[in-house]
Amino acid sequence: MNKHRTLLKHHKLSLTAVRLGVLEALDAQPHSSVEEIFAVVKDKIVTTSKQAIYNNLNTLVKHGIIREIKPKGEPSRYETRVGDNHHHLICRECHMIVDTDCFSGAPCLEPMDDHGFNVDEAEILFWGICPSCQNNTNKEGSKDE
Amino acid sequence: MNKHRTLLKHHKLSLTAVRLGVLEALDAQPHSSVEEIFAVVKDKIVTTSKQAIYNNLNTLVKHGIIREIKPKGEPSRYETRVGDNHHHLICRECHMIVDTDCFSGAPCLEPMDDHGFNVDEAEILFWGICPSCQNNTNKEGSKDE
DNA sequence: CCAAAATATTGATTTTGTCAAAATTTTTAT
DNA sequence: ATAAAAATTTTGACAAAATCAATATTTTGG
Repeated sequence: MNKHRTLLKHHKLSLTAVRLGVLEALDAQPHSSVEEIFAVVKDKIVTTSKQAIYNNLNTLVKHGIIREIKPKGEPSRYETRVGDNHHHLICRECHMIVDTDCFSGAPCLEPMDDHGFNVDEAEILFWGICPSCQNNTNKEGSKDE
Repeated sequence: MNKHRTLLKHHKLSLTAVRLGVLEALDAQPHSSVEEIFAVVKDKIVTTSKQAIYNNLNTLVKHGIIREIKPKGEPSRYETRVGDNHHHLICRECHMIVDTDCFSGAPCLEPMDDHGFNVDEAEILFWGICPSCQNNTNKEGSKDE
């Protein structure tokens, strides 16, 4: 995975084992949480710490190398797919996240009325039930309180 | 404010002072945080607790009477404007939130590809700098780290 | 008005994440 | 290659936001 080294050099970021591990983990499993990334990285670098994961994720986000997704009431997830204007579907039950492309043609960065704001990002999250959970619910009957 | 009493009756929710206070506070100041709502309600009901505010907000959200907005890295905000498909502009500097209507005609509930999800909500947050903060930044020069 | 149900109060607890300082690693410049 | 400087990592304390749980109080429905 030499592309990560090149990418980091480009941003003048140190090339450390943990940092590369984070990027590899995210490439392998997009929309991972800190816990998930930590588990994967720790497998290779047993001495690593959760704080190092947090540090790196924050640094990478600041540099625009990765993107953070933070659904209501859930820990943050991260992805390496940046730069294109894609959005996310999230399942209310199992919390799975799936990428979805932007509206055809519709300019996502333009709200109807921007009230004078200088808008630089449109964050779009589609909430619903994923196919798998739709099946489970049907089979098991309603589990809602 | 009798509409709140009617609304609560409709949902078979108890008509308590704190609950009515929360709704009034939210009507008066949309996009309020728990702290802000607590401060307003406490003004009228000095014995109230923050937990009561949390309880009520959660209950009201569950019943679809109010909506929760939770921008990354910030405490939740709430609003009584529900049922219409409107979205939000949020200022990266002062965190002010402003309502904005949906794209003209574009069906917000329909992502390009829904991957089989049963989508029931499209949550759209436009990030940027509000007019007031644009002015401040220009006058004071860049304050960024 | 009274019993049952819902809500409020209080205080502990959890979760997610940041802060800070010393130790280590990486980079830069010889 | 090497030493100083800069960046990162490690460790542990800490903080904010929100939930949980138990008891007290209020609200509702008969």
